[in-house]
Amino acid sequence: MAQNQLPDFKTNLSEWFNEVVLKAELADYAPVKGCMVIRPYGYALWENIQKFMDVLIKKHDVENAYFPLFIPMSYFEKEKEHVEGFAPELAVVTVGGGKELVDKLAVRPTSEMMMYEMYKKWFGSWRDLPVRMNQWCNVVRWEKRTYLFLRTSEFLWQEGHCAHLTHEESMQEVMWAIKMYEQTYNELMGVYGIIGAKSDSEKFAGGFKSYTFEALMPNGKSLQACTSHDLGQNFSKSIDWTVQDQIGEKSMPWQNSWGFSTRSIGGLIMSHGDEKGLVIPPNIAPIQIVIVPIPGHTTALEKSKELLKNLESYRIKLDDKEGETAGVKFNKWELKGIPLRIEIGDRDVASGTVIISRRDTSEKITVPIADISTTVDALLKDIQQKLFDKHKKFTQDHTFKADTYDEFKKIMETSRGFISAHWCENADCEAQIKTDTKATTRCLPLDAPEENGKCVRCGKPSSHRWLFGLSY
RNA sequence: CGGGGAUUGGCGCAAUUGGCUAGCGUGCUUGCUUUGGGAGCAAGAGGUUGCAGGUUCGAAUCCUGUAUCCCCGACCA
Repeated sequence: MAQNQLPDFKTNLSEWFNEVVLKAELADYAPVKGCMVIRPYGYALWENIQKFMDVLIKKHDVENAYFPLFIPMSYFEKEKEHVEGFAPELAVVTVGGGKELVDKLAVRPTSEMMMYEMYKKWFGSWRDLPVRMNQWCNVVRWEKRTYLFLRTSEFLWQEGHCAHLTHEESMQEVMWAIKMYEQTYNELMGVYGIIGAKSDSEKFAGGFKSYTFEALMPNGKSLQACTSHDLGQNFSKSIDWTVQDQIGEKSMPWQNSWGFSTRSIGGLIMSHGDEKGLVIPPNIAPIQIVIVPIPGHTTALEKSKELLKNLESYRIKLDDKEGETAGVKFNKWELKGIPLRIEIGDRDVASGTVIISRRDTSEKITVPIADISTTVDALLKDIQQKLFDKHKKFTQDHTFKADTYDEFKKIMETSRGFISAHWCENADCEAQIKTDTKATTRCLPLDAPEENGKCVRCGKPSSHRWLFGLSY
């Protein structure tokens, strides 16, 4: 009898997603609306992301620091667009220590204001630039509608905040950050996506220009998977932060900020999952290999312990829990998406082999114990590559060119996906397209070639194809 | 925030017009038998029915409020 049955992955992705997150013990609902508890297995994914990215961040000479959770409301009010953008989703502390606070405190939805006020205090010379800091922290955004991982009231992220003497330097960093994110998605998480610029209506509140990594999910919706913002001099102007430059003139620093959150785990889950549950790419998998000795087979258990030791360079677990049959264990680890499972029974020990089952294809192969290390190594690499290739192919197969509004609408009504179409870059036109089709501009891909065309809606001239899609 | 649905042992569900000690499956514990894809038998533990009020001789059931979750919208760097 099958238990742990999941809703259908293909036709009912959102229910599948909720169930798999709960059953695979990644997270659970907390008693506060929109908040979740990230359980150890889910947190281990986040830790692996941190380990991978923190190295890249530090290599770029960015230092980690920590700034307060509470931000004086007065700080927010200094940048008009910024406060307007975030006000609807702010949580505000009005009472502290039993007393009504005179100065209300916002629970940070992002730390630009807090950090830049400190930068202003600390850095007044061109010699202090560039400033490069990052913090790993939690932020709170009081969203009306929430989903596990994808949009929670509180979430974990890293936010990098840098400042430079020139716009050019700052821009190089904006691009560095978004490419560093792409590398993390591609190499660690096996997720493919498109880097591009956000339209003005979709950019960061108070920023100058935003860049995004958009990943296509199996239901044809697009996930804004992380962002990197060129803040221009907007914030340094708002807080009146200047440094003296080489000739003694006052100069406003050019700033950028970039963030990558636990939302990425939601994207990871959907990108690779299947009807049996999670499929976790080896590079990010908290457990890469699970050894399941057939219960009751005593020599197999001994051999398993030996294998565990021989393969200790991998993230590996021996499932010698008593009272579960082999089938129960197989299904449990499949739900959790462990890339490789080594099955070993007394018969295998006698023949000097084991059975290795790969999660992505369900393929089982018999491997001589002597070859196990090299085989496992090759399989893990192969799984990592195949998962990425598969997601890339899916994305490409679901990217469509639309040259007429009818074509555009038809795609949105049927397969959805990324729609590559000309747009005049007029915000009214963009809004009308959203009203008519639900599709929003996702980005102008960085590598979008110059191409003369006509806006898919209004027919006015356009020089690039933008990527449209249904936003997650 | 608007519309719809839900909330009963860990999980999934039941309980006639308001009426007996709130049941069943699964999971959990113990014992024995099993063990190569979700085992069998037996004995147990586990509930003031989301929370707060109200109506009633009597409330899981009716009323009011509230919290959380799901779906659809609006909103959402």
